[in-house]
Amino acid sequence: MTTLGYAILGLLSREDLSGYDLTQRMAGRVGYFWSARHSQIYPELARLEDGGYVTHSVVEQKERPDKKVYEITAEGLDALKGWTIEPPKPRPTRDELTLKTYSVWLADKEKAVRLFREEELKHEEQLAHYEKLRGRMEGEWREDLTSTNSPEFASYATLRRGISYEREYAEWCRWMADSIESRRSTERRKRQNGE
Amino acid sequence: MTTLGYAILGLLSREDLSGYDLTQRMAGRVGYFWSARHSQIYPELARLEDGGYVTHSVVEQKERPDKKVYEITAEGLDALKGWTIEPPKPRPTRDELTLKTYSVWLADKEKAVRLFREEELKHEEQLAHYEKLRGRMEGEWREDLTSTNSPEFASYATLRRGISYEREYAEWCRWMADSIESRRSTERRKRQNGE
DNA sequence: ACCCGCATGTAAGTCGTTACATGATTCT
DNA sequence: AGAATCATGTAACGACTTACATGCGGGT
Repeated sequence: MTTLGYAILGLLSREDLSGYDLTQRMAGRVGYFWSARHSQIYPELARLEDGGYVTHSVVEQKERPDKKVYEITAEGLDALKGWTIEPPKPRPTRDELTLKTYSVWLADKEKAVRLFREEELKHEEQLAHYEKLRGRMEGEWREDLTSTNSPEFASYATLRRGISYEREYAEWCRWMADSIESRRSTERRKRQNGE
Repeated sequence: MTTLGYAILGLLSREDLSGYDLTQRMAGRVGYFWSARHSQIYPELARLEDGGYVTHSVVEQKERPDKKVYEITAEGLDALKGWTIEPPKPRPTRDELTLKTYSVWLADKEKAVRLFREEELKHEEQLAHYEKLRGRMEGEWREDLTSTNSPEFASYATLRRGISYEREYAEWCRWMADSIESRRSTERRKRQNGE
């Protein structure tokens, strides 16, 4: 089974969904840390059904095309439960901005500052969005968040990860931009002193 | 040009290296946020040479097999400089542990706590390793770190990212483990009270 | 008439991993 | 004699992205 398979099972364990619905959820970043396109989802659903992890039934709609609504099976739920508490196989972290940073000593400093300020802004915006969601969750789900057995707690926990990730990233971007800016003036002074 | 190509150029801009040397650097996590195997590196070097970004010369060694040592060209350096300050194309963040968290409400709580404690430890260890490196860098490179034009500053900057990333991750893992543990006792109490 | 949203698929191509393959030298 | 390191490649496969393909119904 692939990780994508478990991502789909994770969604289906909460509600029955069509391939189209799943695609919407996966675009909106399931748990904020996985995503997939419909071209990956439809074949994976077929494989999951083949393996007995899900079943589907056709739902006829008036004024909308028919759809296949998928449901998780008992075997699917078992597999998901088991996978959840197994250590993740370590995947190499790939982050292009940090890779760029490795060569930032060669770059035009003004443009580099602009780059890091822009990236900082993106992460701040994502952070603000997450914080808004967090406020809503803490308000609406106060009861559910007292138990770790609720899907609400699980959603909240992944959101917390999103929040701290974005905050950390934004802070580092700010540190980068500030560092380059302040050291730029140091170098200007040096050149003026003929050093 | 691929991102891997720029990763290689980033290394070659600092020193001339063979495919084998590059493989070692890429295994040890270039700038801590990119990696590749030799099977990807050798063909990519051929493409880079084809595009005029690098050249190679054969170095004969006594008591070691011959090797091809690669050198970045002026065009290669230009391309690298330009790429460095361009905004990275957004790649979806994929993190398996956070995906697992999305389904943690289904899992055995004791095993879940163990999982997050183990992952916390891994990130703490990585963090400790990075902190040691940081200490060494700040000691040995004091001069170089005052200028953003030095490769030492660039290495230091990526290390800073590694440090804050690992710290953030470890903290979140701890929060997760603590949350599940404390709420577990809440639920035990609830069951005992017949709620 | 044309575009948008709903709905489901397939095909081609890229990026990356694992495995296959070879050969020299040095250490045990 | 066998394992470990240096050194360079290719092949097969899996995961993911982009593009191709089709069809209905509603709104402008």
